[in-house]
Amino acid sequence: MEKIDQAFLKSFMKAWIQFHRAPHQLKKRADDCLKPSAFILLSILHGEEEPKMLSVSELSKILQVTSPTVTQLVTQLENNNLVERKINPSDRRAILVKLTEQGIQLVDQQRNKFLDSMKGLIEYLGVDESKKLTELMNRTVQYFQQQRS
Amino acid sequence: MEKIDQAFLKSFMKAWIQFHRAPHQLKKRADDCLKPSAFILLSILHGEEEPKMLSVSELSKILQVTSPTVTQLVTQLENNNLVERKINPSDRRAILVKLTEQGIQLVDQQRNKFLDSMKGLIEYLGVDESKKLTELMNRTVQYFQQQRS
DNA sequence: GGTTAATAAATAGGTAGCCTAACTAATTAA
DNA sequence: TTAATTAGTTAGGCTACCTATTTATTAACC
Repeated sequence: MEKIDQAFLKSFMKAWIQFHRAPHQLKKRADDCLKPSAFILLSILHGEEEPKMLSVSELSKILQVTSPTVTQLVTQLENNNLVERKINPSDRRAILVKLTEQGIQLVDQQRNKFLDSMKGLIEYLGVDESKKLTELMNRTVQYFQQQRS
Repeated sequence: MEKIDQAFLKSFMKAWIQFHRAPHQLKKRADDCLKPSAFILLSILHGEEEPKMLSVSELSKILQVTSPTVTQLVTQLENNNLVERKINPSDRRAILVKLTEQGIQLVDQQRNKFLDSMKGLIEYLGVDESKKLTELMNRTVQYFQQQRS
């Protein structure tokens, strides 16, 4: 096993901490109608190809937060007519969360705004380096997912 | 200017969002005596070589948060005897925040714990890829810093 | 079929991590 | 000397979670 240089460890840690504060800057740039956490939850429901319905439990697993956290967020979004709760016919303990038409439109809008603000960064880094960053971020996420199981 | 592929943009966004939730996992692993934000502030005061004193304004600039945010955090840390407030003799409006001996010891401990938990990730990614990630994280941070000025 | 155990979601109360508005005191500028 | 600016603090509020508990439903067991 390769010995890790202590100085590198420290610089990695510093970069990690600073990088994770980056959403701060991003947040200040966008005229968001959605709180960050709401945007993420709606994006998950939106899916890649077509909207899907997920239970509170499923959402809590994907988001890595507890059910009460999801419940509260869903309640707010339901109040704003962005999602609706459906009873799951095959298990009446569970409820399914579904995007409304309004929710679909809003998350589309917000996605485009987010993507626009990302473009500046990608141009700054260059496309190849951005792809590398994407790959490394995905692998890091995989590492933590693997650690949990 | 190179045209950015829309599908790549989306995968970048997804990786960005997931990666920024990574501290979640990290947090659950460490038996921290310090809140994350406190750890960061103490680390800054600790410096790379020897502890330094910084004003609330300086800390707020480094952390990218408002002064009241720093004030509240410093107050908590002062109550726990981890920092002390000093009047700045060259500008009596300003106060300097200084680590106590106890603060120095605690941040040393917590740093080692944090570094230990980072080692698993670095081994997973490999040292070369970890260095690449560090570089890209630093460049991203630079991009946002540059955008602010 | 009846009872107990497990599970899904919701409710209530709390912490962490910020923000803005307003205020006080000190410093600088006019 | 007065006015403007600056540094820090206080108070109230929002976002984003958490744990403990409760209620209703389902699964397991006898």
